[in-house]
Amino acid sequence: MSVTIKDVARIAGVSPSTVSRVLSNHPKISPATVRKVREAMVELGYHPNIMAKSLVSKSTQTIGLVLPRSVEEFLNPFFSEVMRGIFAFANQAQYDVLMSAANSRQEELEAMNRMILGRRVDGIIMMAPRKKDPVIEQLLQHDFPFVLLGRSLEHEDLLCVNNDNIKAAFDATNHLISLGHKRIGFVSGSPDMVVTEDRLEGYRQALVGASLPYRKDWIIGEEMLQAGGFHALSLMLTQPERPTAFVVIDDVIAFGFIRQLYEAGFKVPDDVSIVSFNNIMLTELSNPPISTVDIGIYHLGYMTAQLLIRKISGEPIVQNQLVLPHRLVVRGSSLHPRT
Amino acid sequence: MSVTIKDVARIAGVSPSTVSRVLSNHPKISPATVRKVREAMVELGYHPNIMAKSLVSKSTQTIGLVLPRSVEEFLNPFFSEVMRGIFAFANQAQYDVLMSAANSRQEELEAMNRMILGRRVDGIIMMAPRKKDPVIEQLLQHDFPFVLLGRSLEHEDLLCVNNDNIKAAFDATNHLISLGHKRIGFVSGSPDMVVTEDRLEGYRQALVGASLPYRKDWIIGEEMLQAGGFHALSLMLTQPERPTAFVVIDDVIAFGFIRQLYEAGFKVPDDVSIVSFNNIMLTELSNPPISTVDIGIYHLGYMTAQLLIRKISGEPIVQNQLVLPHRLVVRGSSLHPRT
DNA sequence: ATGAAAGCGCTAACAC
DNA sequence: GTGTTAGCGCTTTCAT
Repeated sequence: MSVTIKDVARIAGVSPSTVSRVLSNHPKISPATVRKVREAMVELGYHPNIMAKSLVSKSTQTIGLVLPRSVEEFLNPFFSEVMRGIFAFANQAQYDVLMSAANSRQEELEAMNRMILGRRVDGIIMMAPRKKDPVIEQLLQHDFPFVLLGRSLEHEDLLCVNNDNIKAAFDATNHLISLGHKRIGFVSGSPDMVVTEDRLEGYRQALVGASLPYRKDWIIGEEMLQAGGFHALSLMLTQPERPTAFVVIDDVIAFGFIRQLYEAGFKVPDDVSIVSFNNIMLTELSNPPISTVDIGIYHLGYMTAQLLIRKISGEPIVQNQLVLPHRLVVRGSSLHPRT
Repeated sequence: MSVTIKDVARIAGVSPSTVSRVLSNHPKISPATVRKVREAMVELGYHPNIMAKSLVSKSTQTIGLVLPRSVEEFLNPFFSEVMRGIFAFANQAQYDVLMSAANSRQEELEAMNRMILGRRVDGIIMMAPRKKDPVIEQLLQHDFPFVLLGRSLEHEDLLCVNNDNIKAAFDATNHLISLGHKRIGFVSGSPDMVVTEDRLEGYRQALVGASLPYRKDWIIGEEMLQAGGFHALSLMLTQPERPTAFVVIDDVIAFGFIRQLYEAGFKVPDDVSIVSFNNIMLTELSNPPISTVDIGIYHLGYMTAQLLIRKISGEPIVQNQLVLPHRLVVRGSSLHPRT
């Protein structure tokens, strides 16, 4: 049998409500009583039952995380790093994190409903939003506290924490331009993710700004990175008018891309320059080290948790949309074009 | 206001207890009533309140994950992959996962106590156990259901899921031996982790078995991989009697090590061969691709969750210690020694 | 097959 | 300051 507030009350010679008050640091309670109760709690090894507590207080001290759906996203170190940031803040604020994975859109919505309607969490962090994301619509419909890690194209007024991905891609592309590259390609990710759209746009703006060609056939989609697309890739790169540099949507994709280039006989950075995004740990250790835009992943997670917990606790929120700074980190994968 | 079992009861024209029975698929309840109740639930958009449910039933349908402490562990893709496996099973069994991070041993124990004594979880998965791990002692003391991902040196009878890491390291080392390497070093990880000890032992056994030298000064510790240890490393490698190959404790460490070798003027695999452990996704994409022992990380997580949930539900457990198979994956980082 | 009633462990008026 | 009381939403005897 587990020890309850009643047991403590009996040992301390007070009523259960007094124990409860001690627990929540109620102001007007005599120091002597506090001491007695505290002693009884230690003596019995008392720990509050969170379920009972949240049943009445309607707060769970827990935030929910809607996990990325695809294997690729889940395994991306970006995800771990952002989680580290989320946990860092949540933990410090005495919040736990409830996670529940899903293999399909349907399962995802169901898991979210379990969290929300089962009142298991006080708020939700939603990662990697897509265009017209049904999860967001659902959240909105329930009028449930949530924060976006990223941004929504459809709803501009939501709470969210994000980078200026357009500017980030603009900077990355300009880095290649300043090195002297004239023909610059783009390696894309999932086309229905908002971040993909934003980075593609920044890339486009930089090219247009420098009066350089923006060619659809230099934009490599996900599918082309699979085994089947290999042929198309090497075809493109053997043309005289091939790109001499690429902006790559993400560090992990960059890894794979560099590998493919290598197998097709192109070396980085000698034949092709690469700059990507995120600055995950391994970019520094790879060979060559990858030039990338550091978007402060950890900080992103930290601020997202902070914003959500502020919202939950009803604290005033100064700014609904947080845009965190980014910083280009130049490493060995980008060089001036070979003359 | 949220819709409760009472509301459903009123609409369906039955008593709350009947609704509860429908919810838990009680056998003796008339099909007609079931239908009425189900309809009312849909009409009102009813979802059970898990807090209330678990307050009385004493089960939370949630498993707890004790997160790795250090940044390095947390960011290791091993961790994400094992989580994928855990979620895959947990989710399918209708369990959620509660996580709570910690920055120190002390915080870690506190977080665990909150989970256990606050009755927030039904069981716990404990990862990456150390020698004489206080977390294990704590768990044991509370007599709380838990499964180890790894093994305990002190308690051989605990529920755990693991690889045969001694054999895995034995195989990895023998691979290098069969390539013709005579001088083989070892790059170690945290010395107080059980897995480090096991892999070091397998490495030793292979060397001894082949009558090759096992030299303490060829065993590179964590500290030597930091910036400060760089000098010692290059010193070792410029000796005539330098190792021509290394067994590396972990893929991520291997990445860093290869990078350091490169900066010291040694190429992999031309000058130094490398074989490591885990087979995380990026080993295949790295340059060169890394030879590594696949330990079935996802499966490891999956089986751990399965074992724990079996334990929780009181199902009979055939085997307390599960040892999952491993498989050497030979890639470009290991080659015969240069003559 | 169904309802009434008690209670899980806790909090929060409301008294005094 | 502290005790009394009434629930939070659910399950589970015990009746009928």
